[in-house]
Amino acid sequence: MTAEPSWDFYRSFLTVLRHGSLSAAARELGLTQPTIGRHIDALEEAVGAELFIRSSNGLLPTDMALDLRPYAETLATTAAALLRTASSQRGKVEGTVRISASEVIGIEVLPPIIADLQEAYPGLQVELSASDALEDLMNREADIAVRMAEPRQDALLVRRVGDIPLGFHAHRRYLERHGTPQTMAELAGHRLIGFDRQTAYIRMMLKLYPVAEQLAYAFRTSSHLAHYTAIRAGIGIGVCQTGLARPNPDLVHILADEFEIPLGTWVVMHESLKTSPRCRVAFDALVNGLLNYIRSCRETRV
Amino acid sequence: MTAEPSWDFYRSFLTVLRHGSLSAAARELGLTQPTIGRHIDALEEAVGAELFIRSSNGLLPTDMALDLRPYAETLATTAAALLRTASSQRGKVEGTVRISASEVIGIEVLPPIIADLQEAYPGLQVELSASDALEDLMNREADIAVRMAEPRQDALLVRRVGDIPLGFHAHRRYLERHGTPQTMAELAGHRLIGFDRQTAYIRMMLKLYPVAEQLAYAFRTSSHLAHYTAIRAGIGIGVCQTGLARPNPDLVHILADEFEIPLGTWVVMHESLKTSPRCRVAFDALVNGLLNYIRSCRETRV
DNA sequence: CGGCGGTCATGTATTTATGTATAGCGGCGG
DNA sequence: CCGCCGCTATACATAAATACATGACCGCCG
Repeated sequence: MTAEPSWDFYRSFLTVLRHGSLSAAARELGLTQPTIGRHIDALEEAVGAELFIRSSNGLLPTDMALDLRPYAETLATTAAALLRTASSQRGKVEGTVRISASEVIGIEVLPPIIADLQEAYPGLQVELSASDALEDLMNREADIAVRMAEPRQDALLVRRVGDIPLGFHAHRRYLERHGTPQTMAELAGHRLIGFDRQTAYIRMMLKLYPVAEQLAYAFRTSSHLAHYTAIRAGIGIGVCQTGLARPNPDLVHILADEFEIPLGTWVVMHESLKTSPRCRVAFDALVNGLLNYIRSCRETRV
Repeated sequence: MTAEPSWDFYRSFLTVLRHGSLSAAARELGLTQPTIGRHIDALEEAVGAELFIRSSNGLLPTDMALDLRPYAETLATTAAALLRTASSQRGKVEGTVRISASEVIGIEVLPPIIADLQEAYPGLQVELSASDALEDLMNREADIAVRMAEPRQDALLVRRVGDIPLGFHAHRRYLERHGTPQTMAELAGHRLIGFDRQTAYIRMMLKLYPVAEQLAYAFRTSSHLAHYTAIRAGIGIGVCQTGLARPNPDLVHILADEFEIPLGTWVVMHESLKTSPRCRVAFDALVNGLLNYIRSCRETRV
């Protein structure tokens, strides 16, 4: 290791990892294939190890390359965060804001809210990371996050928007065939949709309704989104946000009076971003949009 | 933001922040002051804001620059961590590699090669399966195999190392008693060592030298290893690898000019293992070791 | 089996970035 | 006040990185 390698090599390295070939990486970065190839050569020289096995249909990363990948990813997210920070301070509401939310929220709830936001501010770019793996606000992997648990960090600007109510739902078709349970006890005879693993709200459900533990589940999935899809497909009775089911005339809320889980919801932003117009605007839009959404959950169906 | 700025600009930026002047940063990075100045210019252009107030005795960071500093620090520590990880991983070849070879190769040829390999990589465990029943690489009964026939499987990484020459040999003691045959025809009167069953190289021998079929064999065994041992014991004249006999002063190569069978040799590894350092290292060692071995077969005896 | 689309490797020309040399500015101390 | 030493900015020559063009290889498909 004579001199530190150019940091650009790390970018090329990561892009090759992501795309699997020098050519694809070159297209991504607006460079050419020989250039990327030389970057990889130089980096291999610098670290003194082989990073890729070259073949005629792409590059295969070595174990070493896979070990280094997380660092390269961190470099990329940090560089992106730096740029976002820089551009966020320019008074106007434009540029990119990165929002992190759970899968269900990100896919089913946020899109209309974001649509309104972008209607109001056409120059605003939104990046939505819909994943149940939560991103780190402190390192600015995201600018704003919608969280289902109360954040404990101090340097965060936190706004609680209320409780999203969860309830048992099933497709009308399923109920026509199997009947509609009128009491919790009657659930026992039904095809139930359950979860693969314990998440926070599962634990809350078991605490509130210990009986759930003894139920037999006909279908299990680890994805909340797949769970919701299973309900819509008529597989059986499952738990989902009442606000999601309400607009869909085929979905029926079951045991509404006997069973409800409140899902506490927070919108969170890094303290230092509150002076950034674009982040403030997005933060406010998320808060108001989620407040409306929660309100709609409570309304009786039209 | 037209194109993403070079990540090297971040490094220059951070170094200027740390040292307070372009010149000092240039010294630190092994660059020159105009270069660092251009990097800062370019970065300011890219983020669209002034990062430093230039004065004749140094650069004064703006608030923006101070806001960006934490990200730049993260970049630096991450880049350093990446390099450290790389250097700590380098040369970390350890674990077990399972090698499959024929009995003769496994017992007579490979041990010195494996000894060198383990000398170079003390953490490497080698399992040697020396058997003429060939193990299935596809099912990973072995990681690497030395084969005497060209493999046809697709997902294998194959390297042909050349032909191992076979020839007639006998112990000096035997020849002193029975004389040394000078022509193929003279073999007829000798005690010959033969094989119990037809193997691939027997068929090749019969094809190249049909006369062998009519010879009378005084001793037969189904094991190539026992065959070789029989030669060394002075039972008679048999076929073995010239490279095995050469270092042994008691063994004499007979009819060297009239008779030779080339035994094609391949080193084979499952495709998916080529990114594993220990398998790569072992593979390369086998290839080189066998190339040397084959070269030694051709040399005239000292 | 031959064309096609994809890949990587290599050699050459050109653009780009860098180094060198120099000029100008400001502070500091004799 | 002047000389010295640090800094930045600029102009020009040089070195380095890049793009371009080409060739070879592999898998795919009609």
